[in-house]
Amino acid sequence: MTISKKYTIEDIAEHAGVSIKTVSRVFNNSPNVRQQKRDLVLGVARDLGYRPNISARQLASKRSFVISHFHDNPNTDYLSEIYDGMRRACSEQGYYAVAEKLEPKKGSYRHALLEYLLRYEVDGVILSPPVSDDNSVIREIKKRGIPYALISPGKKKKDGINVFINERDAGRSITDFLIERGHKQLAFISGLDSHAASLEREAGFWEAIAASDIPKKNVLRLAGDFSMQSGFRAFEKLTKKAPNVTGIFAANDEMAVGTIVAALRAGKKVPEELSVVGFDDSPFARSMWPTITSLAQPIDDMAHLSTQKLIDWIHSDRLKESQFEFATQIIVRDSCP
Amino acid sequence: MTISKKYTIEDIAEHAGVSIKTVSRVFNNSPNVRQQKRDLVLGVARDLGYRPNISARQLASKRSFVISHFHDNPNTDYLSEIYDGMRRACSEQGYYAVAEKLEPKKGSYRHALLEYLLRYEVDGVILSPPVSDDNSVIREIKKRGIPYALISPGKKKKDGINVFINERDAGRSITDFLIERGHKQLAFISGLDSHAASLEREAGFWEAIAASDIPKKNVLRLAGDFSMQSGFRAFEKLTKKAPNVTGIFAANDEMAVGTIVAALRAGKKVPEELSVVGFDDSPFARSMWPTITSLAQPIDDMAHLSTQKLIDWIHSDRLKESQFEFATQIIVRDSCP
DNA sequence: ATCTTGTTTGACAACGCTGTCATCATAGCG
DNA sequence: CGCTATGATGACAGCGTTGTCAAACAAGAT
Repeated sequence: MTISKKYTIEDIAEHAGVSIKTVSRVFNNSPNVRQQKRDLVLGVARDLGYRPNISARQLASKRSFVISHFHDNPNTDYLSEIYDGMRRACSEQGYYAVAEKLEPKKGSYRHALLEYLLRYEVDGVILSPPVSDDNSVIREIKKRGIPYALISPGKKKKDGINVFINERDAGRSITDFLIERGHKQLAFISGLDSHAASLEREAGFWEAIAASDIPKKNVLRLAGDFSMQSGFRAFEKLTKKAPNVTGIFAANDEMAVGTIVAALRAGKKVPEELSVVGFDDSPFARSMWPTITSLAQPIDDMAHLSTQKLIDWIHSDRLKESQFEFATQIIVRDSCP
Repeated sequence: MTISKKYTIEDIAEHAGVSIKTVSRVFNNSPNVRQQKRDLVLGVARDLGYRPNISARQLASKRSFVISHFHDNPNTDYLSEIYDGMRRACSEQGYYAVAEKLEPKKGSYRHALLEYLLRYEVDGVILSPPVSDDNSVIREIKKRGIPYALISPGKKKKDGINVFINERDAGRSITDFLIERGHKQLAFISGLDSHAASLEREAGFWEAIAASDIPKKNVLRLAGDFSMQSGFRAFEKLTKKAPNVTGIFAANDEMAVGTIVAALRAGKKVPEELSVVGFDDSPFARSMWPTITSLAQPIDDMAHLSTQKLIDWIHSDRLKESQFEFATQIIVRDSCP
């Protein structure tokens, strides 16, 4: 591959025998260009390997071609899946994907957001929990008319893009999975209660219990905080309060790992004596030993779709559909086969 | 906070009573501006909250103000530390930090790099292992005259920035740490041999052994690949081939986790019956249970410094210092107290 | 005082693109 | 067949900055 000369819109226009404005129209998918000319321009551009200069576009159009993901999540695997999904969609459309961790101030992300918006221009934003549940943030974004998408929001918004799974159904289905395997003594390890999704997962858990013939007294709820540590501790509490539990549903994979490690350490065999299921199907679930049965949500696809829809919204200047539900899947592995 | 009007260079010039060119000079740290005017302009700019428009700068100067980190590493914790370090340095200087995963093609990253450079402009690049060891990549970068920094390179380059720890010394010192705790039967779990740093860590391990009174026959080398799984397997092999080993040095924390989990599962007490030390001091080391003694390298600072030096290189158009060695630290935790 | 030399400053044309608005084609209609 | 409405196209002026080059200034040297 050789270092190719950088062509400008003018070169393309000249080669195609049209004005630069027409070339511009083609590259912006503007209407009112004859199909024949569109093809011609596209052909010339492809031959020459032309790429519009982003800075010039930004400067002239006052758009930034940047989509920012605002988050406050220590789980780098989760973040990088979102980033990958965004980038796939962005590079298809000539946009930039950016990720920014917001530091809360008195429990609100508003300040951090304003700080950011002061420095950088964005054409669209994606929010993931817990930022997606901060109304003051959403209000600021709406005030500025910036298109936005919420990933797994606690409360869905009508005037923004929402991508989500049905957390409750998911929680119910993986609990059913445990129940079907004959477990009669169950426990749920919760995540942070400020995380709306965690509450929904738990609601699903209790729905499944209620629909079964398992008496509520055989079921325990342990408070966790999504960390591996809290999984360890949950198991310790369990051995004291309910040593007969044989099936555990942890609200995420990290806590499942913690629980299993603690169990192994205590000499319990997994899954023979204790079955554990997780949630998220993160790399932990695959690389732990035993590998962990987990409920997978297609984070990557969710991020990809939100980005696509966001760009669509930016271009057409109106929100078409707002609710996008994704299917989940139970990935069966060693910890609960 | 109110939405402040966006000021341009012209506004600043007018308020300060100078030409826009002088303002430009001030913001680019160009020479030949009287200190008094410099202060005046800076003062006005601060008062008005002026920020240069990046797109315009890019367009006019043909610089991109982007520094890209090219990698091929699944360890998202490592990546995000690098990213944080870069971002700290970049935002201090008005640059953008970007991370890009390169997919190898026939073992080389050259193609992926060229693909990227065709689409995007970069002012400087940072390479981390294993990309930092791909000579064809470095050659392309040099050919284009792009300033570059290598993080933990296998072979240090004279005409680029190198930031690193002394992997061999580090390997030796953490092995010494094991030996000092009285272990007489040791094992080393290697990473991928293609990862130069891993080989150095091992060399340090053997140096420490040689300097001690431990006979070589009491020492075992197990092949791993940096994954948790390979840590599990290494422990299994160990129980067969050398059940008397009491001290293990894993070339990274993930393998240390795997080893410990496998040990716990087999009923071995950690650290009472088996001590394990890791390398990198990743979040794994902190969140595992028992927590893991590990050798910490200041990745964040290393990324920060390389970015600073890179920007310095870009601005002054010449490389001043090229070698930057960082100190390491043994973080003592439960797995080998 | 005058001439050099180097330092400081500014006027103005790019940079590559999009927005605006005017003009030119084309088709449909009476 | 001319008229109107609408679609297709282009000319040109910005967008906010930096590069270039010329002009003004300051400080020594004579």
